[in-house]
Amino acid sequence: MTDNRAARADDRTAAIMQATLDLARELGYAKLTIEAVAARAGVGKHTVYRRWSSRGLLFLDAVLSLDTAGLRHRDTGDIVADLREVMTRAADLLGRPPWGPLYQDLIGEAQHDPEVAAALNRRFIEPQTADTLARLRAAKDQGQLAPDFDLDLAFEILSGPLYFRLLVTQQPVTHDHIDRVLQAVFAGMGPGARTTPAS
Amino acid sequence: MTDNRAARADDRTAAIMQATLDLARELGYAKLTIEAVAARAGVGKHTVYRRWSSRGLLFLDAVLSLDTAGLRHRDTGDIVADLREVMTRAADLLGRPPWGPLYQDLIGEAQHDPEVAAALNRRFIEPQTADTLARLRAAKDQGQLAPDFDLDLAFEILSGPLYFRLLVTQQPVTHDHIDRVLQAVFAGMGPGARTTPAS
DNA sequence: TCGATACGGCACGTGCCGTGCCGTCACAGA
DNA sequence: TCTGTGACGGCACGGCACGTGCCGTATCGA
Repeated sequence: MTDNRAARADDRTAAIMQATLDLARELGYAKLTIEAVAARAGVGKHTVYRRWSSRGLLFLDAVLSLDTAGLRHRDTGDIVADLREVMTRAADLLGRPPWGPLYQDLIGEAQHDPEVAAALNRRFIEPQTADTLARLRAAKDQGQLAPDFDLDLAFEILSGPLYFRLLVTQQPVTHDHIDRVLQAVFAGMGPGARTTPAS
Repeated sequence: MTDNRAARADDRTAAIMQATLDLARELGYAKLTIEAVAARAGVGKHTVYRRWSSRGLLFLDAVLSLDTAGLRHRDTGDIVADLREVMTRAADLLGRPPWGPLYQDLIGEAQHDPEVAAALNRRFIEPQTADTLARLRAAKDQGQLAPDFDLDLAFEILSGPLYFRLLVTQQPVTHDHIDRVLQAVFAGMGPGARTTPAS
């Protein structure tokens, strides 16, 4: 065992992130202190500061280490069904612990810490956006969407209401709500709106 | 002058809120301390704590005391034009100091302070929502919208993308962006979409 | 005249910050 | 085998802001 060194370091890193998650769940991010994290992880404060330069970045790493399985789009050939699958999964994640409150706190922190905002975008928002846009683009290539269908705008209209509920009104995001958003985007909101998406 | 008492109290309240705004602009909400606010306002800390039970609620009061003129909808008979007017005004407010960064910080604080979240909703979000819905309802009554047009959903689709850009991707909200959202909601996103909204 | 109330100023104990210093221990190189 | 190096846990420190006491003062109503 030549490299117990690196393994031990990784163990400590994992222990610190786990302690961060545990304490954030128990106390909320607002009352999370690095002293408490270090104590809970059985670690000196230096060991935390050596790895993360701020509480926000530690929290970011901890939250993003959680499982986000199922947030990548499949391509079954049905764009609406594939979007619905990921959106409902996202809503379920965000609506319940542990993800919900933690992610909410994380975005809250991003509002007054530019480093956290930048890292959150680069590591989570942008990849998720890219995945969604790729799926939309494939649908357009397959002729499921009009040639002038604005993919970026569609993504914002699909995501916006979810985040609006999560961050602003703090209402729950239901599956029915998602269906209505999907229908609005893909079938329109007017009188002639089809009740089932175009196939 | 029987009531110099109340007048002086109001003066202090105003001075504290002004100091809060000044310091928030200079340092950002994250570095805002009640000690500094009291000192800047020329006031004892008790005088602050007597009026506000937390830093978040003080900040809320201070931010909401700013001028929000022009965020109420007119009724010119053209629903899209009236919405566009308010949305562009909102985008201009949120995109620039002083409103933009302060409002962003305020929503950030609301993510980990339920009292701030509740008060923000009650005092700003809900009235603004009600005003928008009233304008939409009038349009429906005037026959400008289909009878089954979902007003609540429309409101979320109009607001969501703006907040998504403000809070998540932190991209600027341009007038062109607003026009595209409006067109998507009122003319649809498909191939038959009219390039000008229904009249 | 006399309480009552709000005030500014000051000081206090508390908690967390970020950073030193120390002794220990596992490892790498000579 | 010996020795240097680096990360570590533990501890203590100064600094800062917290929220709350206490004091003397000024302004008001009874």
